[in-house]
Amino acid sequence: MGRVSDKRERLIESACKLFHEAGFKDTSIADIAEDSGVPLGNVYYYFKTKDDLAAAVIDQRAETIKECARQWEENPDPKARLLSLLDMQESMKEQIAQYGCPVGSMCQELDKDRQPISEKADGLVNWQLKWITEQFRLMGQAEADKMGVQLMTALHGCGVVANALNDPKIVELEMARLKVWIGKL
Amino acid sequence: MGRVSDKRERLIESACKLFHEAGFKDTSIADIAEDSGVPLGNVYYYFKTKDDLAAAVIDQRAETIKECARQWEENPDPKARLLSLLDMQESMKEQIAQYGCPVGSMCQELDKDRQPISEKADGLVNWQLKWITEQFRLMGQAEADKMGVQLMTALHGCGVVANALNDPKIVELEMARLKVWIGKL
DNA sequence: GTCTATATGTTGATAGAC
DNA sequence: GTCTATCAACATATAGAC
Repeated sequence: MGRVSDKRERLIESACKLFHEAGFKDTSIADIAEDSGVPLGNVYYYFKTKDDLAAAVIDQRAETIKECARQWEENPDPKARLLSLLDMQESMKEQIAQYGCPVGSMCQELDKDRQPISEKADGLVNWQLKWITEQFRLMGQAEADKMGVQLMTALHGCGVVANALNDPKIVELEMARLKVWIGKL
Repeated sequence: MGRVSDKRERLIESACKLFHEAGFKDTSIADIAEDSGVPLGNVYYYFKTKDDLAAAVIDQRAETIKECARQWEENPDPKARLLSLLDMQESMKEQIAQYGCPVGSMCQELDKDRQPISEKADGLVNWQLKWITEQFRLMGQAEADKMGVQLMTALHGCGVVANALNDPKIVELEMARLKVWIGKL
């Protein structure tokens, strides 16, 4: 049974979790090594630099988001797809209140530098905005662009405010409001 | 003329700028010392730790925000006060697109730890939410609480999205929409 | 109050045995 | 491929002369 080592995956998984919970700069390679059970020196066999590991985390997050979108797209009704997105956000309210939105907080933190890695993170937001806008367009909304921005800012605003106030109710409240809004369209 | 040294103020000013532009963790005491023209070792005469300096920055930011609120409150019409807030946000759109919202991005970054300093930053968001909600209440809105959350999430969502996309138009678009909304109330 | 020199600790990354 | 030992750089913070 030539079973392949899963160390690379474990490293990404640990980094994904720790970057979200503690932030990129406050998570050391040693922290990730310990959490994943991979010895420190061995990390560099899989990832040449810490930024490379971060890039892999962002890629994995992109894959997760796109997989969600694929599932929602099994429903032909674009309105229902958006409601699914809001449902998911609501289900993550505790996590968001405690650590912030995984995508938004990472973008904010990495965007402070001007590295290629921050552009990669920003690409996630760009992709998300385009997907949302496309759903509004499919709903026949003439102002789909504006509505896309409106929904995106509401989603990411929730992350910041709920996290600052440490209150999942903020997410709950906003998702309920947005569902009513989308439902009426 | 026993003119008092302004080094303390210069340190806070530099830290305020650099924390916003580069983030708290990527700004070293040496960076702040250089930018303010104060020698490295002398910084510690004014601030015992880096966190103490950050606390002073947050205090100064709180003072700025409260001073704005005081000015807006010279207008007895709460609706006009909210429109003034939206005007200010719009006027900062370039800065927000480049470095993010000064308050929001700082809260996100500091909230990853659980230090007293993060609570101080979060207090800013809390104060802002209460002020906004109070204006809705004064306007006679029965759902003032919900509206306050709605406006706050929109404002802070703008910061994240405009920064990620590096596009001041996001702020412009959202502020225009919010002005129409508030105007109709 | 001011400033130079430096202690002390942590981090990202590498060397090299196995 | 794996892992220990360690380097080199940089950060916060302090000591102590002036």
